[in-house]
Amino acid sequence: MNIGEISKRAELPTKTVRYYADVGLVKPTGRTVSGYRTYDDKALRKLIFVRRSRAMGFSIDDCRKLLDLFENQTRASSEVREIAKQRLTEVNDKLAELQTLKKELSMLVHSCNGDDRPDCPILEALDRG
Amino acid sequence: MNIGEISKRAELPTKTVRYYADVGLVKPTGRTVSGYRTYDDKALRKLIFVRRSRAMGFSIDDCRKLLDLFENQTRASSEVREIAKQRLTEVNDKLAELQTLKKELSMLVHSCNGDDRPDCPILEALDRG
DNA sequence: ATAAAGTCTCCAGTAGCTAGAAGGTCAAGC
DNA sequence: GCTTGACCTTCTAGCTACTGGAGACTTTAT
Repeated sequence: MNIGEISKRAELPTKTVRYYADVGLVKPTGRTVSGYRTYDDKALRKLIFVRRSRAMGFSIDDCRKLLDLFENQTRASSEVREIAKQRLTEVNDKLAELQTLKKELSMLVHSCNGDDRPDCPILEALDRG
Repeated sequence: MNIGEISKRAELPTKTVRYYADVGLVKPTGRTVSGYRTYDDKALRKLIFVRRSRAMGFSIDDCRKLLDLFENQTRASSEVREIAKQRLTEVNDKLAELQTLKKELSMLVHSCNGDDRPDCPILEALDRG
């Protein structure tokens, strides 16, 4: 498979597949004489793995670790779990932050009548705190 | 006030104050003969306004708009409200996304016993979907 | 007079792509 | 054989909002 084909199958832009190759995340299996990247089914599986990992918000570096563990038959599942747990913590932190923000913003949006007059509690809040 | 003083008062790193000057968000009031940036109280107020806006997640561009509206006495509060409403929508979208993610990750983390054996439902999920 | 602290500009790096330019390659059709 | 078009290559630059550091100048304190 060349890059166009594998991109379609992995449901990733070719640009992204090339980027993953550049950063050494999923390298092409080989190259044709003319320099085209070639990929096999194993690489496809990895790319899909990475797409799903990225969709869960794992960083490229985490993806690298997860991919290594995925490949390593003598892994300890605790290592995988640890990475996922850390991600979960991040998600929870972000959730808490956004929930607070949502409350604040909702309050402000509701307190402003949004007409053609200049009076605005939103601006006042940003100004006076 | 020079940049160090205003940074302290605005509770922003000097680097950031300089950056805001560079992108034309909050420009220094003037310069000394030797080239030092100088700021007055009005600029301080703007910097604090920007810090609070950024803390609410508004982009630099939104901050520019908000600052313009803040300065403009003939503004319509509807314009401010619109910007805040859009931000609220973004926050709500992100919240929904993270809540879904949290559920998925929690499930995975709980399903993995995390011992020294290789079997791992997390990796399986990332592999098989 | 000198040392320390403050400030200046400019360059590079962060994360994870994405867009575009300039060019080489390959298969199909005429 | 030649052209067209789709594909591929590398390289550079841009996105967001800073942040770090180098090298040089200024101000302040002792």
